[in-house]
Amino acid sequence: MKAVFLLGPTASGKTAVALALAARFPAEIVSVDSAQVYRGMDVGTAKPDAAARARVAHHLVDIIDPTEAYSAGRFCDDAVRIAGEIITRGRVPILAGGTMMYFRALTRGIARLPPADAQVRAAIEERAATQGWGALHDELAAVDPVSAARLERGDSQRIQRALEVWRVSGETLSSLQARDPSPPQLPFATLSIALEPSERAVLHRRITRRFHAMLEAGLLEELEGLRGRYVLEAKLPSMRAVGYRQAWETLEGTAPRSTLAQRGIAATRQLAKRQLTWLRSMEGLERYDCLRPDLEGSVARRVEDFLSLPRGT
RNA sequence: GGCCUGGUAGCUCAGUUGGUAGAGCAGCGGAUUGAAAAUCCGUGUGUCGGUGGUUCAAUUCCGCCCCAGGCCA
Repeated sequence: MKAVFLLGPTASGKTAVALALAARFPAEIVSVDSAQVYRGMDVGTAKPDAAARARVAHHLVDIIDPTEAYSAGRFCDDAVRIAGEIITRGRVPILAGGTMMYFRALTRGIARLPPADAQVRAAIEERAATQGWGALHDELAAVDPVSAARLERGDSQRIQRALEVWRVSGETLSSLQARDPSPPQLPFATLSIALEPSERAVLHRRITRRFHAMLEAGLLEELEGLRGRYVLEAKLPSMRAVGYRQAWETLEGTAPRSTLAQRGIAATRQLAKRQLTWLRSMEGLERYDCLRPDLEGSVARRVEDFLSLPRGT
C-alpha cells in the first residue's frame, strides 16, 4: 500500500523520471497537472507522447474538453480513487506533476465546499465590472470578515470565490474551512520526491528551448484547430494556460506574432518560479537537484528502497 | 569623408529650464482551500557611451572621440 509523489516545476524532467521509474517496477502514472486534463491541448502542455502512454498507463490526462473546468476538489476524489485502483491491480501509483495546490489538497486535505457555480460567478463578475472589486471586498467584509481580512482588495478570484460560497451555501467560506481542518488520512504510505534546479539559469534555458520547440511543433496551429472544434473564450481556465493564453492573443491580433515566443517563455518562467515557491514552503519532501547527472538513476534507487524492492541495475 | 538623429536599469523608453534619475516589461521574494499553467502582494544604484572643458555643482551646456541608424558624396 505505497504510492510515490513526484513533484517539480515545469521543465524539470518529471516525465522522464516517472517513465524511468515505471520501467523498473510495475507502475501507473497519475498526472497531477491542471492543464494536461484537457483533451486536444497536447503541444503546449508537454503531454507524454503516444509511445510513452502505450508503455505505461497514464491517468487524469485527456479527461475533459477545453470548454470545461476541473478543480482541486475533483482532483482529490479522482486521485485517491485511481491510486486505490492501481494498488488493487498490484502496481505502484506514481503521482507526478507540477500543480502544487493539487498536491497540497491531497496531502493536507481540502475543506468540503460547494463546487463552482457558473451563474453566481457571472453575476459577481458583472457587479465587479461596474463597481470594482473593492466594492465586492467591502461586501465580503460585511458577511465574512475573517476571509475579507485575509484577502487583498485586488484578489478578484478569491473574493469572487468567497462570495460565491456564501451565496450558494448560506455559510461563510471561513466557517466551512474551519469545520474539519484535520487532513484525511491517505490509504497508502507515500514517498514525496521534489525536483528542484540548483541553478535557475539552467532551468530558464531549458524553458526557452522547450517553448521554441512547442512553437515548431505547432502550438499555434493546435489552438486554431481547437477554436474550430469548440466554442472557446479567453476567460476559460483552459485558455488561460501558459502558452495557450499567449497564442490566443496572437490569433486575436491583440499581441504580435513576433513577440509570441518571448511572451510565452516569460509566462513559463513565472510559472516555474511560483512552483518553486510552493516547493520551498512544503515540508516532508526529499529534494533532488534536477540538473544532477543520472537523476533518473538516483531517484529510482531511493524509490526502490522505499518500496523495499531489490535494486535494479 | 560630410551632415543629421540617437547612445539613460536585462529590454523598450521617459526625464532632469544644471543640484547624480523613473515608468512599462523582464527578473527576484512571498501568498496560495473546487479556475491554481489561475489570482494576488512586495521589490528599482544604474560608471545616464568615453574623455576633456565651463561651473560651487554636469547625466543635463560646450569641444573632441567611440558606437548604431539615416541622408549626402
